[in-house]
Amino acid sequence: MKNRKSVIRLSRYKNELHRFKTQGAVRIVSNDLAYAVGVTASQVRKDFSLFGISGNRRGGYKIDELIAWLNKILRKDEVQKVIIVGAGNIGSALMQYSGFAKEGIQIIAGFDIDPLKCRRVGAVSIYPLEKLNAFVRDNGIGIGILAVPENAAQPVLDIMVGAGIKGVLNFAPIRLRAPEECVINSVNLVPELENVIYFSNAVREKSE
Amino acid sequence: MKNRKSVIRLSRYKNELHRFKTQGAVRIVSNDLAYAVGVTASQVRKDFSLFGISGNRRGGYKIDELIAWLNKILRKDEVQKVIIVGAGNIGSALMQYSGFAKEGIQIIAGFDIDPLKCRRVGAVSIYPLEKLNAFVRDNGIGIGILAVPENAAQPVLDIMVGAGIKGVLNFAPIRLRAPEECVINSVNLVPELENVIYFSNAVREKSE
DNA sequence: ACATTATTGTGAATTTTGGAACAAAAAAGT
DNA sequence: ACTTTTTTGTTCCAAAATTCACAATAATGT
Ligand SMILES: NC(=O)c1ccc[n+]([C@@H]2O[C@H](COP(=O)([O-])OP(=O)(O)OC[C@H]3O[C@@H](n4cnc5c(N)ncnc54)[C@H](O)[C@@H]3O)[C@@H](O)[C@H]2O)c1
Ligand SMILES: NC(=O)c1ccc[n+]([C@@H]2O[C@H](COP(=O)([O-])OP(=O)(O)OC[C@H]3O[C@@H](n4cnc5c(N)ncnc54)[C@H](O)[C@@H]3O)[C@@H](O)[C@H]2O)c1
Repeated sequence: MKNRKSVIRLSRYKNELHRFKTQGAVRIVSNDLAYAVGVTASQVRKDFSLFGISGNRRGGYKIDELIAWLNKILRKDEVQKVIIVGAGNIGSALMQYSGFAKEGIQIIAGFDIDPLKCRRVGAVSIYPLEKLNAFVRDNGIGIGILAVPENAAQPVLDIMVGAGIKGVLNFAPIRLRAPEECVINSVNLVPELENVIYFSNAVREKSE
Repeated sequence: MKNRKSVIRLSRYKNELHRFKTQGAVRIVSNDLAYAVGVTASQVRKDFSLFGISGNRRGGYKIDELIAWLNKILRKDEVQKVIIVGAGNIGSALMQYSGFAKEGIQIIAGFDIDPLKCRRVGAVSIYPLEKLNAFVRDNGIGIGILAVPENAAQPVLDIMVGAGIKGVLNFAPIRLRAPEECVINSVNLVPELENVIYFSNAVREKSE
């Protein structure tokens, strides 16, 4: 019912709504939002209805109200504090990504096993891995980003889970195991790119 | 039929098969591969059957044969040359990512509008954006990674498509429009992270 | 040789997801 | 006041994806 895909779409709606708002719009109809996001209008309405969001049967939805609803559902009422483990290429890029702060996601600290990496990247301080447990407990952190090499990923995840992390966004290209009270989403770039390669060739061949 | 998801799974299978192989395995049954990847055994068999891969009704699949098949389907017979447009945080991280080369994906050049960025990152040289068109044509490049700021994404994509790019992996959090002969996959990290946040809270609340 | 066992390959059943359609409601016009 | 128009909310339908289940069959054991 409230599945991964519908929640991802909510994020996208929110994103586009901000855009509409900065362009001065006050109300929006499902059709226009659907077009902007690239789904059908029924999909938009069904998603909203699923999460108990309702509009007005003429004049559509008030953008401010919609954003408020989405913010509530997506926990934007409070700043979400997130740690990043692994301050290498991808970890550092994420630490400097302004898109998180814009959405109320604060990268509060980084952790790495390499003392040379325990410096400062952008606004984020990086600490030795041994400090992770205490830091997570003391600050009540629930969410972490995992950006360590493949072979370190599972043991590092175990440390994170042991410290109390309940949600992880993982970049290592490996299947991780965690107790079911910990949610794990993985971003796998090689398969994504291979997918693009596959379908771009498939399209070309079809048209030949 | 041959949909996005099944192709992504093929990449994952290939990944895990390499792992099994380095551990000395010669054959594998659908069950074990399924467990490693995190899907059901029927899913594995259906995927293989969909792409015309067959095993042996006792003794499963020969790992080498499987890998050869997957490599063929995923175009690993030749090195895939890919460009990256936008050499900022994420673009540079990708240029230094060894995971691509390992899978036969070569980042052959970068492009950026900022002259200061037109240096060398790892093994990748970065050129001014104006050189993109000629470079793509001369080298017959078909695939590109788009890592420029949101507001530059659509115009830059248009340039890429104009130059002959047929497949794009996009990191800008915006819906892009391209002619249908150009395949676009987007990676949206904010929604991914918001998804983790949503479900980690949902799990916690359910158990309360 | 024959029986047994393991495991695929696939058609059918089921579940999930998305889309079309339309009655109900609210606004706008007259 | 009431008619028309617009747009939602929801039900019903279709398509897509996944899983089940089992006959077909290849290896192994006796
Ligand atoms: N770079 C990319 O663009 C990219 C893209 C997709 C996926 N990934 C994946 O992300 C992960 C990191 O990639 P990267 O390119 O940033 O690698 P990297 O080598 O640049 O960075 C890895 C960092 O993790 C640290 N580390 C190693 N072991 C650790 C441990 N046990 N505890 C804490 N820190 C540890 C290292 O010191 C290093 O700083 C890899 O799994 C990679 O496959 C990277
Ligand atoms: N940094 C991250 O971790 C991250 C994560 C997810 C998504 N993204 C997205 O990726 C994109 C890039 O993010 P970033 O953090 O690397 O930003 P960045 O500002 O570090 O890099 C952007 C680069 O693009 C270049 N650029 C700007 N306009 C250009 C143009 N017209 N043509 C060519 N190059 C141009 C800039 O010179 C800069 O080098 C953004 O859309 C961002 O939302 C970034």
